[in-house]
Amino acid sequence: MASPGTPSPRVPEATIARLPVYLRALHELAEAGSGTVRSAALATAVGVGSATLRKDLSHLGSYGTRGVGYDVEHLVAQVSRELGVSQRCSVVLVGIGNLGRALAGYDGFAARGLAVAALLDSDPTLVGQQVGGLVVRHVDELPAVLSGSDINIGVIATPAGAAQQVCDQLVAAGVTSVLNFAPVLLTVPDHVDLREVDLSVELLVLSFHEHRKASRAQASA
Amino acid sequence: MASPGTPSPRVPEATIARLPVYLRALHELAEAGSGTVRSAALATAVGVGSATLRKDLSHLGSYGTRGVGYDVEHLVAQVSRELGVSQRCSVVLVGIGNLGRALAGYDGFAARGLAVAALLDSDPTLVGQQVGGLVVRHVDELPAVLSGSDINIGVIATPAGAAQQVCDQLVAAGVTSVLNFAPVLLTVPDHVDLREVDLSVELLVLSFHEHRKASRAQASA
DNA sequence: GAGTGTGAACGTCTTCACAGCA
DNA sequence: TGCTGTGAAGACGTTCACACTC
Repeated sequence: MASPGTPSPRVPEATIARLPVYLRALHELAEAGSGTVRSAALATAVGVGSATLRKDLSHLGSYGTRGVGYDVEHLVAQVSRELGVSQRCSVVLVGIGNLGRALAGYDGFAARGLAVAALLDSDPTLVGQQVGGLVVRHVDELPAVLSGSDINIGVIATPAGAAQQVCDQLVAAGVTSVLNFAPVLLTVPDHVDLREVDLSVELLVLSFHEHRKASRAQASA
Repeated sequence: MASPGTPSPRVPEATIARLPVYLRALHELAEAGSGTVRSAALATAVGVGSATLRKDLSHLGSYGTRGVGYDVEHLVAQVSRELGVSQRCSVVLVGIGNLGRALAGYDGFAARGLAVAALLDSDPTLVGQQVGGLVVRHVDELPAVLSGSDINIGVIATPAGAAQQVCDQLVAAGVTSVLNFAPVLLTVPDHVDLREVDLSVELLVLSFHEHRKASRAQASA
């Protein structure tokens, strides 16, 4: 894995992975005008058990009121702070194909405090075009784009063949976290965090269960 | 009552989630002409420990040769069979926006035996257009598209507001597995498998770690 | 010798049940 | 009374170390 040097995992990794989902639900509750929410209600809204939810939130601190529930607005602020999106958190997105455009226009980012601050591609016919309110710049301008900015997360949505080179360029330009959507395993220096997302994994997992269902149906026939 | 004569070899969920990644690496090895592969080599290629890899594969059966390794082609066949993609596995994709197009054209699907067999959208200006070799049909044609086909997995890439309705239509048309990319929690009947993918989760997890790094740097300064 | 297959140890996550507080 | 916060227990997953096979 990426960093074995994680000395004090104050918040469990499994909890961190659920915080974004909680945040989405909390934003919806806030927009709906809910002042407070009970753990059971929030838990069903995000599809986890209420005990899991309470334990997760307890890792951030005691932000609930016994007998009442959680103050929605306050909880949004606390979870946002924990995730590092209380101030604007900016990312650079490389690879403006269909997936890149989908990510650039993804409502879920802006709504939760994440800003796509720059779009890069190597295709000259794309450079200069406007996508989602931003002008696409050439990937060679990466150092210029990042110098003087507070961007330190890079998102790769290029074809598989270009991903490692783009990743190297991102790291060279000072990015310290990389999110890779290309279906290849990238290598990064130790000081860089890397996460891989394979869009076909979940579909194949479903296929597995589907296959099992079919097998069982046949066995009992 | 389950018949005692059918020993269901339960494969851990964590293992299932890794099989698609193994399959990708194995396909690459097969194309590169490797006849056999050792657990250590395959493990580093996919970013897990060799012990984890061997235990995972052992859940499928004893397909390795001690002192030698695994036969790549044979392993591809076994993992594909376990994932249910040894025969063609077809899915219907609803929502042909940027994300839908990205999924329709995703190399990782076809390469691993998954076929996107139908594209649906509710936008009349999209219906009839050709995307990735398929003609987009109207979402109301769903029952017609699914009747007489072997499709039983539906993929939702619509805006959040339309997702639940589309999901209900998919279920009504006989789909038994749903993969949802829209940022809402869907509800389905018990007999339907549902998996939710939120594209912003991984990015927010990275943001969390970035935030922690920044906090630590400041603390030690 | 080399590398798989696997019980056993270890660590992590989830669930339970209830203490503690408004 | 009602709901949060949390130790304790149990389920699950990973890692280790070595027996076993080619």
